[in-house]
Amino acid sequence: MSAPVTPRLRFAPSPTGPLHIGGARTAIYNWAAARALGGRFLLRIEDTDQARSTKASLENILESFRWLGLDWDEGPEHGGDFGPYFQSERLDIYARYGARLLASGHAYECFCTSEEVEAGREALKAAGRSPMYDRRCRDLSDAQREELRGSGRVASLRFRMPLDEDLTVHDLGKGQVVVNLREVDDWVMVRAGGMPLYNFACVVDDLEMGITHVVRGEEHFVNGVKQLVMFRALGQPAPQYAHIPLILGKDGKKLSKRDASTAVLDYRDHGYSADAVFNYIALLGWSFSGDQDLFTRDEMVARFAIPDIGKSGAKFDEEKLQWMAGEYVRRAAIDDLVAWTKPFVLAAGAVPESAYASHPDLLRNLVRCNQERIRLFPELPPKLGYYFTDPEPDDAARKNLAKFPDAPQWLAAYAELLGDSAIPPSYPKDRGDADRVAVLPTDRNASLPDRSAVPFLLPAHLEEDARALADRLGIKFGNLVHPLRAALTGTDKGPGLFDIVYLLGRERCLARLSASSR
RNA sequence: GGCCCGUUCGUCUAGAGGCCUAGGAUACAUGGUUCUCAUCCAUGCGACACGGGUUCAAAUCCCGUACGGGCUACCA
Repeated sequence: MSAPVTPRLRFAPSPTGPLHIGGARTAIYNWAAARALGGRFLLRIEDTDQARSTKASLENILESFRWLGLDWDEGPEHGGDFGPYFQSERLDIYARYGARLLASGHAYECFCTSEEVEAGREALKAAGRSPMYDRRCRDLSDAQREELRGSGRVASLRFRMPLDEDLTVHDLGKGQVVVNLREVDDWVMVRAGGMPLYNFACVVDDLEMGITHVVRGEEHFVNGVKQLVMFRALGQPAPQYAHIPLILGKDGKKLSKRDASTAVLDYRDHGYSADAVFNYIALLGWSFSGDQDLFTRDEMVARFAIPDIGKSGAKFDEEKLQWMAGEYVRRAAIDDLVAWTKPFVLAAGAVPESAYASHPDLLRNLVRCNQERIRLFPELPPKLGYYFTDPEPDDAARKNLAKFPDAPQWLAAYAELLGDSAIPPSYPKDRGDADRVAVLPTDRNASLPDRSAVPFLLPAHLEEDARALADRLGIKFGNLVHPLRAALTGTDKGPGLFDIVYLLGRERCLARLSASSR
C-alpha cells in the first residue's frame, strides 16, 4: 500500500496584467479544493515571458488574493519547501529536465526559424490540413544538426509527440475525452534563447512541487494533453486535471472589459464588499445548494468538490453581484461597515475626518440608519452629507415645501416644540450618551420607553410629540412630516424622520427650521 | 477549415429515469407594511434548443441537427 498523498493545488498566474475575474474564479476553486481536501494551496508565479511580466502585476495579484481572503500556504512572501516559486528562478531545474528529455529521445532540437515554421503552417493550411509544425527537424541526423549549428542557427527544443495514438483523457471537468495525438503539434519546450515555455515549465514545476490536482480554464485543455504526454515520458504520474468553462460576458463571449470591469481590484475600488465578490464569483459555475446563494468561505469549503463545477459557461451578471453586495452590507457588523465605507465617505468629503474619532457612536448610528439603503459603499456619502452641512433642497424637497401655503407656520410650530424639548446637541458639540443610549434606526415594533428613564427624548418620543402637534394643528401627520423632512434634509427620502431629528440635534434642526419658515 | 466541449426561466442555477403540472435566486410586475425611500412580506411573469430513438416511463440515456464556446504561438 502506498503512503497517502497530501493533496496539493496551485494557482499559477503569469504577472502580465491585473488579476481578472476569470483568474480569480480559478484561484477560488483551487483554493477551495485544497481546503476541502485538507491539502495545501500554493501560488506559483509563471514569469518566463520576461518581456511581459511586471512587478506591478505581481503586486496586483497578491493584493487581489488578500482582498478576496484567499490565503496561500506556499509561494511569494510565504516561502515553502518546494521553492523557489518564481519560474524565473528555476531555470537550472528546467535545464536539467530538458537535457534528460533530449537524451531519452522525447525531445529534439529544432533549428527552424519562426518564419520557416509559419511558412510550413501556411502550406499545410493551403493544402486543407490542420496548420501545424511540419516536423522537419524531428528526424535530423547528427551530421545534419552539426551542419545547421555550424551555419549559425540556434536550436529550440521541441517535444516529440506520438504520431498516431488515441489518448483517453480522464478530465475531472469534461469527463472522458479521446484525443487523436496526430492533432497535436510537436510543441516547443524551450525557446531558441534558452527560456522555457509554459507547457514545459508547468510540467516540471507541477511534478517537482507535488501538485495533485489542477483546476483551470478550458482554454488549457490541449495544453493538458501535451502535459499528460510529457509526464508519461518522464515516467511520472500527472496531476488530475479539471478543465472548466470560461466566464462569459453579456454577449456570450469570453468576458472582456467591454462587459464589465474585469480586474478584481476594480470592484474593491468601486465599493463592493469583498465577501460579496468572492461569493458571487464562486457561484459562477458552482452552486452551494439548490436553494441558497449566500455562503461564507468556510461553508463553501465544507461543501466544495471539483466534479461539482458546472460544465457550461456562465455569464457575468453585474446586477446580481450588486444585489449580493447589498445583502452583505445589510448583514455586516456595524464597525466593519463603518470601516469599509470610511474611505469613500472621506473621499467625498461628506463627514469631517475628526468626527470618526470624536463621535464614533454618532457615526455608527448614521451608518446603521442607512445600512439597508445602500449596496455599494459610494452610495453612502450622499446620504450623510446633510448631517454635517446644510443642504440645498432638491426639486422634490422644494415641492414638498411649497405644496401647502401654511407649511411655514407648521414648521415654526414644530420649531417651537423642539425648542422646548430635551434633544441632543448638534455635532461638533459633545452629545454625551445620546448616541449610545439610542441605537438607531428605531425599531417601530418596540414599546415606547419611559421618558424619565432617558437623558434625552428618543426618536419614538419625538414622533409621539409630533403626532400630537399635528392633531393640535388639525392637519394630517404626513402634512407635517413631508415639509419637515424637506426642510431638515433637503430631500424627500431617507431614514425615519425622527431618527434624523435626533441625529441632527438641536442647533442644526432649529437653524434649518427657521431658515425654511422664513 | 480541423479538433474538442457545451445547451433547464432574460441571467446564475437545482435536477444524476418515475418525487417535475421542473425547485431556488436575481431581474421585472402587482399588492401589503410605513412619515418618504429602502428593507421586509405576499403574489405573478418566465425555461428543459430542435428532431429522432431506447424505455411501461426521459429535463435526465443514445444518435443527428442547430446554435454557442474553446483550441489551433519560440503567450500563459
